[in-house]
Amino acid sequence: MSERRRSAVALSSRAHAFSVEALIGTNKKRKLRDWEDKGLDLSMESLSPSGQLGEDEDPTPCLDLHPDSEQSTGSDTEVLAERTSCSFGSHSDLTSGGSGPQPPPPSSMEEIQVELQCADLWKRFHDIGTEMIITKAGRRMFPAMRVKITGLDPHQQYYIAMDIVPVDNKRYRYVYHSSKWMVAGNADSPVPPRVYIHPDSLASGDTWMRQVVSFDKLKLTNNELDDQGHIILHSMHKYQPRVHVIRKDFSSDLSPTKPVPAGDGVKTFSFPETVFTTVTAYQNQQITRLKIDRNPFAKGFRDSGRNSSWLDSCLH
Amino acid sequence: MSERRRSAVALSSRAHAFSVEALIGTNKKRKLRDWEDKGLDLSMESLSPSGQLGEDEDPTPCLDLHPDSEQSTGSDTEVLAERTSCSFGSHSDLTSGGSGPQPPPPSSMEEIQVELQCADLWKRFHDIGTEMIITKAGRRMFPAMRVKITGLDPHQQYYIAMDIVPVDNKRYRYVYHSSKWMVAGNADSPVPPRVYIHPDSLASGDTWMRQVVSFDKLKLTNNELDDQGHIILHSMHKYQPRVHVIRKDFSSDLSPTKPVPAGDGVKTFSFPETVFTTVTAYQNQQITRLKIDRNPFAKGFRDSGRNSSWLDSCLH
DNA sequence: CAATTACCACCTAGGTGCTAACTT
DNA sequence: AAGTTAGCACCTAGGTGGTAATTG
Repeated sequence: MSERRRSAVALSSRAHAFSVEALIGTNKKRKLRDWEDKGLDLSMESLSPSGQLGEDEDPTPCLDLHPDSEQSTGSDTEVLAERTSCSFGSHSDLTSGGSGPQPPPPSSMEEIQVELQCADLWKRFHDIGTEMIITKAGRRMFPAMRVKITGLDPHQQYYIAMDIVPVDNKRYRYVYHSSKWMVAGNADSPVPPRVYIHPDSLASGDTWMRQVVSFDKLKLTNNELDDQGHIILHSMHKYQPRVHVIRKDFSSDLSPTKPVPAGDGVKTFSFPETVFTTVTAYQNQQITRLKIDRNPFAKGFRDSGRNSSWLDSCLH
Repeated sequence: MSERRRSAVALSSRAHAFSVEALIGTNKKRKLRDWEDKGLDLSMESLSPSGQLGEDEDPTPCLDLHPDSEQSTGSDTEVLAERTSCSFGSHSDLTSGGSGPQPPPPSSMEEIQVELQCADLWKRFHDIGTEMIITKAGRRMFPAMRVKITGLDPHQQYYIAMDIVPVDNKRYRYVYHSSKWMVAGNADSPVPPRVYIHPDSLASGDTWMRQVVSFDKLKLTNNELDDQGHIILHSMHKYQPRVHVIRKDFSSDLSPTKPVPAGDGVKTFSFPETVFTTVTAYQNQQITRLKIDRNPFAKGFRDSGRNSSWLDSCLH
C-alpha cells in the first residue's frame, strides 16, 4: 500500500493526460486558482499540455470513502428545485419558474440552482436526528455542507456564503429512555450574527459552477465572544444551514458579522435534511456511531475489531 | 506542556484583549480575511470587542523557533533599500530615492520598499552556499521567502508574486574534497516560465502592509511537464528568487505561466543572500545540518541524542 | 560515476470522540 | 442531575532528510 505519497505526486497513476481538474483542484487544498477570478480573467489551462478536462470525478465526495456506504441505494445528490429544498428569507423566488426571456440587469438570478452533495449521508443522519458538536474553540460540521451550483452567469462575479438560522424558538433536551428530543423551554437570547463567506469568494460563475463548493472549513462555536469568525450558536437548539449566492454588485453590505443582505442580487437556499441540533456532547449513540463510521478523523474509534472479526473469521 | 490545542483556542492565554491580529491571522492559516479586499471593503474589526491591535509580534518568525538561534547577533530583517537589495529587470528604480511629491496616477510605486524577513537565517545558509532540493512532486523552499512591504497605497489593490530567475548561464557540480561548487558547463535549455502569485492576492495595500507576506507554500520542481503550478527549475543551477508588487490596473498580462510583465505598475525586488543552487540531494553536509537544525519538519533528524547526551549525563 | 528517484521513519499540524473533572 | 470543559489517544494530511535502488 502506502499510496499516500503517490497520490500527491504530479505524475501519479491517477493523472490522466495532465487533467486540468487536478491542477485546478476541484476540492483539494490547492489555492492556485484563488486569485484567478478576483479581478483578473486569467486561465490556468495553459498549464495543461493536453488542455483536456476530466470534470466527472469528485476527488473527495463526502469526506467519506467508507466501503460500507449505502450511497448506491439512491442518488447521492439532490437538486434544490426538484424536491427537498425550500428557500428562506424573501430572496428566492422559485415560483416564477419559467425562463421568460426578460433579462434583468445585470444578470438573472432566477435560473440559479443549488444541489446538495452527499444528500444520502445527510438523510441517514437526519433520520436519526442530526447532532453537531459545538465547542469553545470551534468545531467543524460533519457532514459538511457541500453543494453544486448551476445557472450562474459564467462571467458574473459572485460571493458564496453560508449562515445558520434557528429553526424555531425552542430549547431542547434529549430524553434517553425514549431516545427523543423534547422541547425544554424557549430559546436563549439571540447570538451575534455570523456569516461564513466561502474562501474562494469573489469568483466568476464559471469557476463556482466548475467545482463542488465545500464548506468543510466552517466551524461552529458556543463562545459568544468568539474572535475567530466562527459561527456562534446556542447549545441544545435546532438550526438550519443556508447557502447564499450573492452577485458582486450587490455585496456592499456583506460582512461576516452582519446578516446577509436581502434583495434581487441575493438568492438563498436551504435543505431540510441538513437541520441539526447543537450539543456539547453527543446525546444519541446512533449519531455517535454514524459519525465515527463516516468521519475519517474519527477512524480511531471504529472498532473494526468487533465489526470485522466475524468477517475475518469467515475468511480464515 | 501540550499547549498545542490551547494556542488554537479562542480565549487562550495568548489572546490579549481579543487581538485583531489573531483574528486576521498575520501569517496563520486562517483565510477569513481572504475575500475582504477582493472587490469589497469589508472590515473584520467588528469581530473584536476591543478593536485593539497587537501588530508587534509575528507568530511564526522564520518557521524556526530553535532556541540556539543566533538571531540576536543582528537584525533579523533587512530593508531592501538600505543594504542588500538590488532590483532585477528594469522595473524598479531606487535611484530616484527622494520622496519628491509628484504623485503619478493612479498611485506611486516609487516609495515601495520590501524587507526580507529572517535575513540572518538566509545569511547563514548563504555563507555556506544555499541549496534547495527540487523533486518531481514539488518541494518547499527552506528558508521560505518572507517579506514585509511598506510604501504601498493603502487603498490601491495589488498582486504580490514571486518568480525565480537564473543567476548565470552555467551548470554546476559540487566538488566534495574542496567543498566548493564549480562550473560544469553551460546552462540547460530554459524551462517553462512560472510565476507564483501569492494566494492572498488581489488585496489592498493596507492588507499587504499589515502582514508578513510569506511564500512558504511555493514549491520547486524539476518536472518540466508539471501541471501543479509549481516553479520549474533545472537541477545544479544557480537561481535568484524575486518578489513582484503589481498594481491591479497593470495586471492584464499576469499569469502563472507567463513572465511577469514589466512597466510602471510593476516593481521587482530581490535579495542577494537568497540565491541558491538547486539539487536533488544535498551536496554540502553543512547545509544538511543547518536545514535539519532549523526546519521544524526535519526535527526527526536532529540527533539530540548525541548532542544532549553528554549534557544529559551532566544533569544526572 | 554522478545524479535522480521511490520509499521510509519521523516529524508538524490539526480534526475525532472518549473520559474524568468541573460547573450550575 | 444535566451540561460543559480540558486533556487524551488515535486518526488524517503532509513536510523532512536518509537510504537503497535506479537511471543516464
